[in-house]
Amino acid sequence: MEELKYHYKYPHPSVTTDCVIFGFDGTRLNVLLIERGIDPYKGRWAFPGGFLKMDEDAETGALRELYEETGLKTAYVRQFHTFSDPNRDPRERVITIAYYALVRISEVKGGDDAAKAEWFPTDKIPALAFDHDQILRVATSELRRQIHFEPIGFELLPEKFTMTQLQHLYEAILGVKFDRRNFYNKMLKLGILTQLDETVPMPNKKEAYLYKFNPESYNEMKEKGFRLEF
Amino acid sequence: MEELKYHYKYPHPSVTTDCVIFGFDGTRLNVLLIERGIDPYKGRWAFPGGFLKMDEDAETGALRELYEETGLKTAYVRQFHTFSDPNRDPRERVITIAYYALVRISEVKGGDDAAKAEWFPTDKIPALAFDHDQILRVATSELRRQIHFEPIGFELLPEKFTMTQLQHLYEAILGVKFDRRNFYNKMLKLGILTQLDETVPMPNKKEAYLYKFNPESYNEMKEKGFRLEF
DNA sequence: AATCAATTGCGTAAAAAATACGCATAATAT
DNA sequence: ATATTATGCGTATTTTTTACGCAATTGATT
Repeated sequence: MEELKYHYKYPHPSVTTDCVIFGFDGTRLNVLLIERGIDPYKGRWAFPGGFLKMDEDAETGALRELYEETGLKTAYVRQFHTFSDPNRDPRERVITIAYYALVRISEVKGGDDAAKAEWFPTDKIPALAFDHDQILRVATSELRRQIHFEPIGFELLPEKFTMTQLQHLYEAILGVKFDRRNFYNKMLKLGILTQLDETVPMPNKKEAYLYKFNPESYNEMKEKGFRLEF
Repeated sequence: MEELKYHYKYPHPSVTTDCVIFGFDGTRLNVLLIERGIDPYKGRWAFPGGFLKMDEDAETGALRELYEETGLKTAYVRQFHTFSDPNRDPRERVITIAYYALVRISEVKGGDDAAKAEWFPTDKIPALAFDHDQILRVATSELRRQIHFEPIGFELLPEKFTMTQLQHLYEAILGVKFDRRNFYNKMLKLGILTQLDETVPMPNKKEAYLYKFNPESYNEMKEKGFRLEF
């Protein structure tokens, strides 16, 4: 019999973190999933996650999971909900503190973890383990909500991007279509973009200017109260 | 020595819920605080909260705490953050899933709990126990955020209210001042208010019409995507 | 009783923002 | 050559937001 050396007067739940990692491939929003190698839900896909260590807070735990799966040491991560259904894990009571992370797919080298990881477009998600389908729904909804308060889209794009890429990202996150010219005017008037002298040749089409996000002017604007409407 | 009958291979944290209960007194936003009768932080004020039972989810636990302190069996409650600093409780590791509740002060009879409870305006908060000052800051910030997506203000007002009361509530939550006539026009154009034939005499002033919130038209609007801008 | 102060009810004009859409250019496919 | 598709840059129209005018009611003050 295994050694059970932690004793409590009352029952304690297990606490994990799960991390919904969003990436953008230029057209669609994707999430990184891990194929489970053991039961329960062996063979099903799930978000990276694991038990919270006793000396780390939840965000540190989520960043650790992120690093193990993507090799990224820093990223935008945000706690969005804690899932506590008493029966969400068939083995024992597990409460999970869920985060979403926004990463640039191009920077993801793959982690040192042996587990099989794969990007899936948000509209082609396979069957997920545990209550992870619910977790994904809430994550997507909170991401859409958050984009009204912070220009989080830029976390998902490479440093230099075209206006069309930016528009496709906003359309993918919000699930709507914008008029190309109005989107262009609106973004430029916000004053948080810098147009570069560089252009990139578009396949078969006219070449497009590159832009970069300007954190300085964004921080200035945040001082005096800032809202992003789309 | 007390009996420690729950055994685990790895250490488990304790999990609690805390409930920031907001009420509106007609002028200012208030929160309900409990004076702690025992150490640690004996004599300091804290939010109602307690250990999560093994067979209840976090929202059920938060509603239980709410009932014990206010006597209310139903209310608007919303999970907003989980606080997990390893040292937030000096006794042992305690992770708390925090909710805020919106209640009508007039309906609060006081709970069956013997603890001393008291309403405090959000700008006159005494020294709080644990990390509850941080919890309050995050709760207030999330309440402000949420008001852009749901007309949660009505949860805090009596069924019938004047336009000025509604304006004062929005001003208290958002920390800004509105032009009375623009606020009036904007709220009416939203189409979620019904003006009643009743008026109330204002002390020393012209009498004011009463309004009520119209959940039916609100639900209709929610279907086709709805944003409240203030 | 007349006046003042404060608040309500109901409007409109000006400014700003969102929306619709025109048109030339560049590059490739046919 | 011509059609197709995407970019760059603009403007006219509609809608929304913002600023603010003014009479009515009530109690307090003179």
